[in-house]
Amino acid sequence: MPEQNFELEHQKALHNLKQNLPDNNDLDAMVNIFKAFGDMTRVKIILALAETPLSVGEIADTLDMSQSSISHQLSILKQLNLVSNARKGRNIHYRLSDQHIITIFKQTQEHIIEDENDF
Amino acid sequence: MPEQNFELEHQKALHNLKQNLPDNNDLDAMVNIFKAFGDMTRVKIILALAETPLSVGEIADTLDMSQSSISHQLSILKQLNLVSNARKGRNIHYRLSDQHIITIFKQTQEHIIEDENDF
DNA sequence: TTTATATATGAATGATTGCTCATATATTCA
DNA sequence: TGAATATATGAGCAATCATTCATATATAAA
Repeated sequence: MPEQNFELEHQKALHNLKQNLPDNNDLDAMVNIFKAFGDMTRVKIILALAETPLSVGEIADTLDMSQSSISHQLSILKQLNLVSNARKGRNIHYRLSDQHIITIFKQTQEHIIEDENDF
Repeated sequence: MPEQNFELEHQKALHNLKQNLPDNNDLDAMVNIFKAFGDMTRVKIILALAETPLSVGEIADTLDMSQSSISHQLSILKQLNLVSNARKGRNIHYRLSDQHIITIFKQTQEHIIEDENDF
């Protein structure tokens, strides 16, 4: 295939890209979930909840962080439907609302490991 | 199984959690990648590069953003080994350095869609 | 070599964010 | 009911961040 055809294909692809720009609204949900995953505290909360449901106090104790801080982060995760909660006695127990989250985490970690092998 | 055994299991799990806290360094790489994915501009750049390699100017033009802004964001993506670049004539072409990225994106989008069906 | 084009980069700025502190709310226990 | 415990929440603050603006660097074209 001559060089020109690559260029032609590229021009077509470029033109298509401009036309089919993904809608902001569609991407927003994804970006917000990645934002939630882009914080060490929230990642640790999620990994802890992957093992077992936990109360706010248990999470704070496990991560050695303040109750307030954990509560704030949990409210962010809850708004994104990443965790759900239910009162049990005087505690409130949080759990992952979707086991898929862990799949994404594991996949990402695998890709990081594969990436490291390139060096 | 009596109620007490659930409680006992939970106590064990909690104890294990505290012992086996994941190392910050191990998680850092993952958190940084999610941070990179947690920005609309960078997500759009990645989705565009998923279609075809592009020069900085082409990306800026496609996303209707300034050359400087795109260049800054590309340098972040490059530092994380998410994209690579190569000069071609007077342009510099960027490409995804790892097709796995798209797998993660697609997976996340699927999970969002599944989530929406719950309502 | 001079000029034009493409990209990179440092400083400045406004916006977002994660934590703390103080306090409100809600449930249990005495 | 009143005290104690668990969680939520608003305000304030320091840190991070995405963009812009001005400018530096590097290649190509004249």
